[in-house]
Amino acid sequence: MKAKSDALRKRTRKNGPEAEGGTTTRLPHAERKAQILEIASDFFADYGLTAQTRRLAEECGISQRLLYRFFPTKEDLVAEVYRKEIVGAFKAVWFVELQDRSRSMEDRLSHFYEDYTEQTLTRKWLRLFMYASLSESSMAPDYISSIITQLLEVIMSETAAECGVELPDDRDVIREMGWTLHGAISHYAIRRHLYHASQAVPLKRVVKIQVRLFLNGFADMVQSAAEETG
Amino acid sequence: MKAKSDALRKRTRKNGPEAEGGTTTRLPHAERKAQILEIASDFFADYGLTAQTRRLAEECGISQRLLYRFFPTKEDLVAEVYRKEIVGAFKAVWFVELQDRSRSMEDRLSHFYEDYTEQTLTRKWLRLFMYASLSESSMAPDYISSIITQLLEVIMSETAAECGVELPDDRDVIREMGWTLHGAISHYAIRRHLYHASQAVPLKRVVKIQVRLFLNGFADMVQSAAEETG
DNA sequence: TTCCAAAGTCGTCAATTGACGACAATTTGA
DNA sequence: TCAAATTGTCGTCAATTGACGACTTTGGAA
Repeated sequence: MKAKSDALRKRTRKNGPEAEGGTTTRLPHAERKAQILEIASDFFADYGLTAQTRRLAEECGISQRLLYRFFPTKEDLVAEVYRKEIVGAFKAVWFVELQDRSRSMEDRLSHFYEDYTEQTLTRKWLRLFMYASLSESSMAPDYISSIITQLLEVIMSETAAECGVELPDDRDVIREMGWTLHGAISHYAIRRHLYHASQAVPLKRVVKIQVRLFLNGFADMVQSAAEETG
Repeated sequence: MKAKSDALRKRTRKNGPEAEGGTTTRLPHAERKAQILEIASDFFADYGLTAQTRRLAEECGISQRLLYRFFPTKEDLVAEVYRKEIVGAFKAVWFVELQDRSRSMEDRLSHFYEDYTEQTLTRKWLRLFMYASLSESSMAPDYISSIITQLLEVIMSETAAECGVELPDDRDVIREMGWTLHGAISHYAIRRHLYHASQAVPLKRVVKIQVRLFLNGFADMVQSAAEETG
């Protein structure tokens, strides 16, 4: 039953598959896995979650077969990329800073959204998130949405406190009001990184415009919403 | 009628490709092509621009080969779907209505964004547009962006007229201010149809919140922008 | 009825693509 | 020094997938 053990005794006659750049150095398990995940996140962000394992392996400078020593299936690999790059992109410190009442709300919001846009709403993050959203398998949308929900509620209650207004009871409406600012900023990042538009006005100025508009209309918006409910 | 019974007699020899529903009736060229485009737009919106021609053909109730009687390549088919569904989704009447100064700006904006969200920012439109944006081939983004640019400028100048303020010279900044509203509404549609979130508050109310916030903060936003420039 | 152009299908090819068994090369430790 | 463990590659399989040549079916005009 050992048919071809002798027949296929071949050496690597030609040069390795990676002529340029990457010398295939041997790496311990954990390191190689980390390297694959690192490269894979850029790779899938660029070419979509359906991009081929062969090209990814090539980009890593390793054989395609080796990928399967670390991840049982391609789907597992994609899921790990998603967990690391998407879910892991939220900083807990933002929640703390947004509730630091020694600073003005305009200051807190401006700084937060500048940071958030630069660090989380990157091209890579947005593309991965969008590819994942479009694929039926909703990787882990609940976790994301619960983070954003919390964020919106913190922003709304902090702003209400500074403005001296009381929020209505309906939490869906509260969140929707928070989305006026958060959605506008998110959409700015989307059209910048996904639509390749809106490059003219620098981030700081955009954030300032958005935050100002939000704060100026805040009291009125909350009051309208409260009246509407009754 | 005779024709009908004939049609029923006519069964493909074995199990026809479509057992349920679609009888493979012979259609003239133009009709069949229109039918394919119609089904293809839903199909590609659901499964992405990389979805397979065989499944599309199955959904149309025709053989895969027949697709190539109408479209030289799959790419051409996708491009036609894009042109029909994405570019063709903007109504010229919106521009007229937005400039009807017999109505209040709040009224005009509310009605426009309700219409626009319901008729253009649909699940199908958003998914097709996003798939196209993510693929490197930027189908026709210039056309879209020029429409939106015009729209933003109309909204900004009409609102400025009603509020009795003067817009700054920098058209990039003017557009960015228009994006505060347009982006927030667009993002509402995105999270509703692409992220499957934000279903709780009905469209009318969301539009009202967004439009109110925009109009309340408008004069202040424009003034801040004008000061900033100098 | 006859004939033909249009409408439609079958079967296949070549290139991809996820997955994996078998084997080779290198490191490690006693 | 040598054998086990670890790291890595080769080659291949089966299923997909875009594309298309060759063929069959159909309806209407002469």
